[in-house]
Amino acid sequence: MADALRTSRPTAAEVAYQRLRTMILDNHLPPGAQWLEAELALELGLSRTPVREAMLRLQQDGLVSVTPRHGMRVAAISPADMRDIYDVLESLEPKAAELLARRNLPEADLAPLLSACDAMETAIARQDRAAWAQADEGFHRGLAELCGNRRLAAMVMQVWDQSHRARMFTLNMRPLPERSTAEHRATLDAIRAGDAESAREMYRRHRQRGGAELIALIERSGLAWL
Amino acid sequence: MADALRTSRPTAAEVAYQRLRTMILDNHLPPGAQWLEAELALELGLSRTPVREAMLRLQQDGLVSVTPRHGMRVAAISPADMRDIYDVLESLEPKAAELLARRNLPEADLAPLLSACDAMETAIARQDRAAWAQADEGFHRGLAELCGNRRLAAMVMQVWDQSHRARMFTLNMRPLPERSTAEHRATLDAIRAGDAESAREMYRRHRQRGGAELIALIERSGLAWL
DNA sequence: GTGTGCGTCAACGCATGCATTGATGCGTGC
DNA sequence: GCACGCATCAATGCATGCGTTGACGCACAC
Repeated sequence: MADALRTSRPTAAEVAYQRLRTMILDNHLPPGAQWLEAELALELGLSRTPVREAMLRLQQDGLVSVTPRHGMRVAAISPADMRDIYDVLESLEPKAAELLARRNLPEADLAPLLSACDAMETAIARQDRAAWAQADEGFHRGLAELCGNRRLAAMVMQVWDQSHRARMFTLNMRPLPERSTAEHRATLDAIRAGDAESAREMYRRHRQRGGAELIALIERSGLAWL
Repeated sequence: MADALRTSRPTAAEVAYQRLRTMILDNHLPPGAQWLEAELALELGLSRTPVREAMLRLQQDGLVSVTPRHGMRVAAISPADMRDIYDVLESLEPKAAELLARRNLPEADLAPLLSACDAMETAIARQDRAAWAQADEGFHRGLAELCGNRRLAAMVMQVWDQSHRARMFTLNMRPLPERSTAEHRATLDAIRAGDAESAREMYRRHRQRGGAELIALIERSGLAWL
């Protein structure tokens, strides 16, 4: 099934969606940038139809806003947006940790989280913020995907994507996230021990602290939009 | 702005989306039903293009699944889905109550919640389950919309819609939700008092109990799919 | 100089045509 | 009798044409 989907050639609309999404997340289309259907179609070598479909999907993802006659505009993230996003994550991710701990999965299935934790620790030792951020993303993605609740996972990944640019932007403004790394490890240990309550609470505090720090940082830096 | 949007004639795609969505929620398109693009286009008196757009939106909403060459199939909800949905609601809605309590909105802005509570109590007195369900929906919608976090609100409404049919279906199988009504009122009082902690915890317990009851009911009734 | 009204045209929403694809059923070979 | 393969065709994904709409600029009146 998954294989069938993977082997069948992706549609033009899917290609347009993935390419535009990647360009937005990587900040190749900066926030505020506006693109008309016809421009993007020309750029991507497609007709307007699949591009239009991709634009609508990106709008549902909250990455762009589409206004008739003005095309799609890459959404900027304000400090208020970040607060909203972190309130959502603070609600959903601890639940994911709790659910995952309850599942008592075999150790092997937790490999993505284990290697993400290892990678974070290595990155800290090397003071490599970019690698740390990548491992951090791996941990959160793994947690969402492994928790067994697809709806919850999709929601987490949606707001995670929305805040991707902001996280990348503030990456080098923060002290080395040593404490965050330790909190991830502790959460993982609680999950491995099957201690749902403790996993949830540990993760909730992690999220709360991390979110507050990031928002304070953004506000202090005077960045109104990212 | 909102007026401008409301007065401008809705697009054909929007009409198709709203009509299909309503038909699905009202169970006029039962779960499992399959429709091809061309069939729906004929039915709705539109061309395939706007119908296709509506189908894709409904898929993102989790109300249907679209398979090439098989059209869209109205999604059925399993007990496992209900569990997932209630785990999401149990995470998000208490946060909404907390956020709303923190906002300290003027009493007038809470009118939707007040009237929903009143309507629930009236419905209980009259043993009118349909009216109760409508008031319940009004309360949850009001809570989501008033909490000030649009992302959270959209997520709550999305899973709420997904579980709409299941709730309607079990409505007459449950005892009169007197306790639930009282819990709504108590949560509202905590919100009015600006007591965020208490609003969150009260609502969390309400969700937890209500969800567990509903799922137990569905499982006991042997309904595998709704 | 400023505000208003109108014309123009670009962008879009929708309809439709066409090529592609994969599901279905039949025939053939084992 | 069963399985495999091929032909057929329905459904779709995409391209494109067309009519509509509203944004923008210009002219004119005040």
